[in-house]
Amino acid sequence: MTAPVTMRQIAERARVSIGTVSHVINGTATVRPKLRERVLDAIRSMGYQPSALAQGLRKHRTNMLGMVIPDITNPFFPGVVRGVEDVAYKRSFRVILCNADNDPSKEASYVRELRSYQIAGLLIIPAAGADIAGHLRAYASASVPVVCIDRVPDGWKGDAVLVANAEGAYLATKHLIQMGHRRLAVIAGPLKLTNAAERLKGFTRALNEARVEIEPEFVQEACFDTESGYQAALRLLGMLPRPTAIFACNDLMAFGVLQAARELGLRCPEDLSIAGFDSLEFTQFTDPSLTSVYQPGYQLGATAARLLLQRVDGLRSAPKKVLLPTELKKRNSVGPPHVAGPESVGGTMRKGKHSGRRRR
Amino acid sequence: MTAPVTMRQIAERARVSIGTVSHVINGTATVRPKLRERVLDAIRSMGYQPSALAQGLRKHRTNMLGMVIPDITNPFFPGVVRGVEDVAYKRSFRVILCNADNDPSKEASYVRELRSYQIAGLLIIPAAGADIAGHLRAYASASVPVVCIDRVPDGWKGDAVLVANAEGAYLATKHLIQMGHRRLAVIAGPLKLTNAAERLKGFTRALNEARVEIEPEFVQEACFDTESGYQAALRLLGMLPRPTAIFACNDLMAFGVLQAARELGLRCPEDLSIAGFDSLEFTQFTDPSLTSVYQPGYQLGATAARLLLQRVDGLRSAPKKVLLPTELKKRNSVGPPHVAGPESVGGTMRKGKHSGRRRR
DNA sequence: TTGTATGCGTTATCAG
DNA sequence: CTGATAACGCATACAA
Repeated sequence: MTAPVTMRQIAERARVSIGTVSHVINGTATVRPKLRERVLDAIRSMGYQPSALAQGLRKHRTNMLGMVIPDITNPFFPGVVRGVEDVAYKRSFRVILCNADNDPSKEASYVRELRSYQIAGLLIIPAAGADIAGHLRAYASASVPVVCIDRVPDGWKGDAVLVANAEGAYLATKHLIQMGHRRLAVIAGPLKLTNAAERLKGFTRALNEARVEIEPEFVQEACFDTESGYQAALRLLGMLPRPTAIFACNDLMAFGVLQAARELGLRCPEDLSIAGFDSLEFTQFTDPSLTSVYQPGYQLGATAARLLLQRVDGLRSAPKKVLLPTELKKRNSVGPPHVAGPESVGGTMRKGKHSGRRRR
Repeated sequence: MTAPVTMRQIAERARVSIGTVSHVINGTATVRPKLRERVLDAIRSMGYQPSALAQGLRKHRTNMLGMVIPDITNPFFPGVVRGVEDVAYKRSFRVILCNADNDPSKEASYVRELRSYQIAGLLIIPAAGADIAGHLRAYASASVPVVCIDRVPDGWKGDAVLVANAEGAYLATKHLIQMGHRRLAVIAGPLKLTNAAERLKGFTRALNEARVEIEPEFVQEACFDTESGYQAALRLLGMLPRPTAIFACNDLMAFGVLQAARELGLRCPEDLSIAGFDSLEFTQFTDPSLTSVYQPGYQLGATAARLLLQRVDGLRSAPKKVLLPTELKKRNSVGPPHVAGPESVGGTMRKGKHSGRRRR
């Protein structure tokens, strides 16, 4: 039943006016040392803590940052969130975390509602197929900055911090090709997502450059989760001839591929090479450890938060699009394709394609 | 530069008083249908959204929940957070997430500061060695409910939602013993943490019941992370005779054990059986898949949030201590010990600890 | 340098 | 049933 201490009580205790208290707290005017001390003492002894609510109401802005993400349960996101939080914390900003659950309407409702908290800025990892750009622009017109992370909604022209998705996918695919693979499949993420689309582009580019044909049915779209990756792998591995390598556009889906391969009795990498994207910590513990494109999740979050806070501080430059590097981590899930003497297990030989041509 | 729409503007547009607007919004009085409609129309057409800040200031309580956790990057926590968020969302509560980073002072500062947001309730997974109970009681005396999750700080007598830690550890250890192991080691978490202490108790109890002697140096304390688990495993596996089974008190540490074993050329489970705790999703993808005690992270969070909201709603009963069940998930990292001596394969409770020593 | 007063957007009390 | 009006806790322009 203890009500919080208010500024008025501090003022009484220190026998000064409430305005003076405010001044010593905010350094908004020089206060005579004597009084200043009295105020400080009162604050300490009464354990005063300014009401963030009242401050926000008065200043039309709080020190809260909104962050909406698809799902904290996806192991790529915690690192991003942590990066955001650490940077925010140092600057005394707090973050309200919202899981939009890949549901555009939930996302929209969060975004809309966060405005009522007068957040200082918004960080968002947009969901697939969300028509959220409009809502986001509403922030801009209220001059509260927004930074998109990892992907960008349709029509978004504002700040964004992304990773080199196409580049990473290109590198991974090229690696597969260099190992000798010619029947490459890809399990893409939801192509509505810019990052998923970029990764697919990287994959395609690598194949084109190497003059490797792309079988349309070897391009599967899934949902960036283990289950859908598993299903896609099942489809892929049921084809004849089946692919000798699969590039899964994130690690979760790669795990699904691993599982599918295992169930089908396929050895990795002897019968099937697998490459993933994200390079989560766990990739080193899988059987076999997973070759994957690393993307700096923590840095992604930290960088976005820094940019956002610059905007909060008043930076008015043109929209920035920051691109963080990715890096291929070679582990043990990729090897040369099994040269199955006459024929591979259950596989038919494909039509003529010059094999064994190594490039670069 | 667009300022948010306020209630006053709605009132003007609908040509009613501001009080009336409030009434139709909150249903706090019956309003004549005619006016009611006008107000509703105005709200819709102007996109009005009440200021959470002003509401909170006025009502001395917001619809925000504070949640402080050690580190969202620890893969056990995202599920818990998600459980909290989902329950909160359905009741229109939002959560402010704080990573205390296992730093008691950061934790204390978060807990203290969260009060200035007039949160409706606080959920906390306390850090090790934190003397936080006092701060928590401050909430109680301001009658804002607090629920501890997963562990409980020293001297905490309030609500808590935990899992059957001792039970789970007991089951896992018993399983190890039944497989024939007699030289069992344990890597405990920070024993300041109640859950870590409970798990160690479960381990001990299983050994005592089976009359298996506990080698003091086979009990190592680590930090619930992969690296410290790895280090502890290195110490353990350097002993002669070395343990034939290690119970790691969480999966992260178990991964460290796996890594250590691998580096030492020890096969799992032939040379070393490993059991973990948490049963994270990834445990099925490790090599070998990891036997582990499952604890329902999502349910932990959801249950805690439900209890908290009951308190928010005014439930005044005595403090509750909810215990969620754990369950041993047997996978492939546990097997019988390698037969080296006459007695070690026996299976039932025998005291056969001095068997022949092997070296790697 | 310090105090007073006003208003931020709501809710709630109280007349009418 | 509806409309004034007084807080809520603080920042700030202005007066003293």
